[in-house]
Amino acid sequence: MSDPAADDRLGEILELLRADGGRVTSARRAVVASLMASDGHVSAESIAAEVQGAMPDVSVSTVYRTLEVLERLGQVEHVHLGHGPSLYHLADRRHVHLLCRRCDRVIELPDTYLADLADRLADDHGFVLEPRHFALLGTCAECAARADQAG
Amino acid sequence: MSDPAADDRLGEILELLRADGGRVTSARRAVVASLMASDGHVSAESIAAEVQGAMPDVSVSTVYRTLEVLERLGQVEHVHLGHGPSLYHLADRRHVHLLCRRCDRVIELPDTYLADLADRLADDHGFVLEPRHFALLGTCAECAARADQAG
DNA sequence: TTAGCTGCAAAAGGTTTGCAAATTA
DNA sequence: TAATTTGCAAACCTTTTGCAGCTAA
Repeated sequence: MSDPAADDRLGEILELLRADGGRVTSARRAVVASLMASDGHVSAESIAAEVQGAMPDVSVSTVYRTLEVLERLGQVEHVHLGHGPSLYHLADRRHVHLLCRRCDRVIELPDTYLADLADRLADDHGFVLEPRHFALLGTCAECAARADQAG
Repeated sequence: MSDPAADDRLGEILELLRADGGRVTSARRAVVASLMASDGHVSAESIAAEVQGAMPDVSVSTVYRTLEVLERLGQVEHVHLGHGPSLYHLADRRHVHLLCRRCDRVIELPDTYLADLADRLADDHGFVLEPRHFALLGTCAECAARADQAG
């Protein structure tokens, strides 16, 4: 359960927090640990739930505030799904998100997947795309097949 | 103010509503008229505000319910911006949306713009993209230039 | 000591829902 | 008449905020 590399990474992030004039608290440590333990995309609500497993009175607002700071420090990013809550992940987990509207499954693609599109938008419109800040909505292969069968 | 082509289109949509077993009410007529008069992407809130100009006690919930029916009938689509409310538009106004996170401007592109991406997703992952259901987030040319100048 | 964080409760959007009254066909 | 729609108010869900007390440095 104690992974030295993960501990380093955690310490690194907490150090950035200190360097920014912030405090390292047990709630913040727990939020970062939860992000590191997660599969890479979790809602603020679910982070709160996990943290509260060990520290029952950490409130959701603390989680949101912690995520906000970490995002400002470039350590966390969030993705907007169409409906439903935003998903948060560590900034070193860079990927594009596909969201299936039928089964709510999230599929991750390498963040280079939208490079061509980003180039085209820059050339055509001077628009600087943030390819990880929104999910691509549609229907996943399984659900599409199921829908096909159903007629 | 009275455009025969627009009147036809309005009538067409209302007829679909009837054909589906629904009723045509003044509130519904006004919602459709508002959508037709709009620039192509409006929030439920702003539709309600416009409708209420002439009919003060049409409620927002009626607007949402009307949009829902029209969406089911394939006459309306909505786009999720990252933050902020969803935007609704008539289904014949097909376009991809770019949203500038700095100035909230919405830029419309032909809905073919994501055709390559859609093909690639289908080939690589069997994923059926809905290219108009989400906005591409980033920074528009003007805001990017301004940010550049600022340092 | 003191800036910064926290929990709590309340508020702020955006959207949905329950229900009795009104309206359409 | 019978089924559908409406307005209203209340609830919902996610996120933000105000504030007095607590805590890290």
